[in-house]
Amino acid sequence: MKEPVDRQQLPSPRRARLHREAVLRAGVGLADRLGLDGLTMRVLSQDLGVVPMALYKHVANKQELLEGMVDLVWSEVTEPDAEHGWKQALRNRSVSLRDALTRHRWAVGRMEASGRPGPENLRQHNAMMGCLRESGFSFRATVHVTSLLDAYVYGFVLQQKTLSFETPEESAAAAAATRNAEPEETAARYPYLLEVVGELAKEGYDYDAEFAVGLDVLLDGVELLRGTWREG
Amino acid sequence: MKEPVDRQQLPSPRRARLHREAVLRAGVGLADRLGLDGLTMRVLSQDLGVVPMALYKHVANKQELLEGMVDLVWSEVTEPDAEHGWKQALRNRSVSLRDALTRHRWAVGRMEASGRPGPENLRQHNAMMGCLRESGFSFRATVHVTSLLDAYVYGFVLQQKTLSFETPEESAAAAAATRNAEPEETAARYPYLLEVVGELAKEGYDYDAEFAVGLDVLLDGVELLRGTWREG
DNA sequence: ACCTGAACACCGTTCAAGT
DNA sequence: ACCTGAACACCGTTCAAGT
Repeated sequence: MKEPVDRQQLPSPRRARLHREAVLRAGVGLADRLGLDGLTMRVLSQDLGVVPMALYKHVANKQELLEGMVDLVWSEVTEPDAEHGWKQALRNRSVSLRDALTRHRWAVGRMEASGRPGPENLRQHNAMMGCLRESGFSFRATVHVTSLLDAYVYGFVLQQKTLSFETPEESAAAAAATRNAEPEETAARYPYLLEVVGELAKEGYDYDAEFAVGLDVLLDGVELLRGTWREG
Repeated sequence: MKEPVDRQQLPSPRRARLHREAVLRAGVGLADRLGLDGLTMRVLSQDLGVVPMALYKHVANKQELLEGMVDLVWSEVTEPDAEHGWKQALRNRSVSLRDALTRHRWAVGRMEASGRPGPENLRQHNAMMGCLRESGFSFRATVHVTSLLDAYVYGFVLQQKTLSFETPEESAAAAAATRNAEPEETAARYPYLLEVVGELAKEGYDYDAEFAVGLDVLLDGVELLRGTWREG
């Protein structure tokens, strides 16, 4: 028997009405899969089964789209919970931030693009500063610590792509190629680098462990100077 | 009297022959002035007084152009000099790296783009690891410290654009706008953030000083754990 | 209120041709 | 060896029009 399905919506397909959140989520998904360069307004619209211009009802332009996507990443970061002490709270939140930025590798490079942080970004930093203030840190120390931890996480994620310790020969080969020199010449030019890289290739390199070690150095440093900052 | 000037080069203007270095330098200059989005192959070629396609004799494509530009930024960073002790050497090199990335704000966001570091990048990190190894750091500790310091500098430069403590009202206003809420509502939503930002607006915020404070926390932390790492 | 279609100015890059 | 000119497929975004 014939069903009277989607009669009155024949010209437009049976698809949920678009809204801003759906556009942003689709953008994040595509950027995860294709990288930022692969994410164009046209590709995004196609992914949503819509004509390119339809997007402009929900985001002002591509820049605003990217800002919204970045804030969606911020929404995945858990707020610090001072219940288990400031140190553990900051550790958890830093790990959570790194996880989010690792899931969405395109995001860290775009953090700088806009001057105005989104609401989720603000919510996150409000919680961060609340945690520190409630734990007895001074105004200035609160900013110092927030700045320090964010910088470390951003930078570490950035490095995960830059330095490729996993494939040291590749780095050496690439270096040789750019200078059109033989590999032996490269080895002579960067002796310390190749020695360290070679040693690590044997021992293995674990980004998670590296991140944790650096983070603990930071938190210990913060603890040491906490007293000093409280006076100032 | 008529001079026999540039007779045989009439069709092509009296301009120095193009070479790769000149292309990269022009690219850096334009990116500094116009931002990365403003730097197109066509704009760059026009800046050099040449047709767009002429660039492709000197750089393979735009990606390779950007990689070359990033490596040019690395060439501005001074190598650590272990003569005054590893701590001072690392401090100086970190300040130098931050200065370079601050002069060329577009660079930090592009550090991640390519998997293969350029020769100047390799030279820098070779010197970095040489300084640490010669100062008695273990292989693993050398990587820890390098990773930690680079991450901090990258992240700090990124933050210089992200958080705008200079204009706290602007942030609040923007946040209110995105949620189409009144400013009072924003104040209620981010009480800690606004309190801290307000306090800092009064006291003043100096990025150079902030950077130095965080850097010292890091270096002190490294010094503390140096012994531990030497054993492992 | 939301979506469409055609168009505009621009982009990176190719190819074949010039000198 | 180096530069040019015309062309291709694509981009973000506008405008006026549809429902």
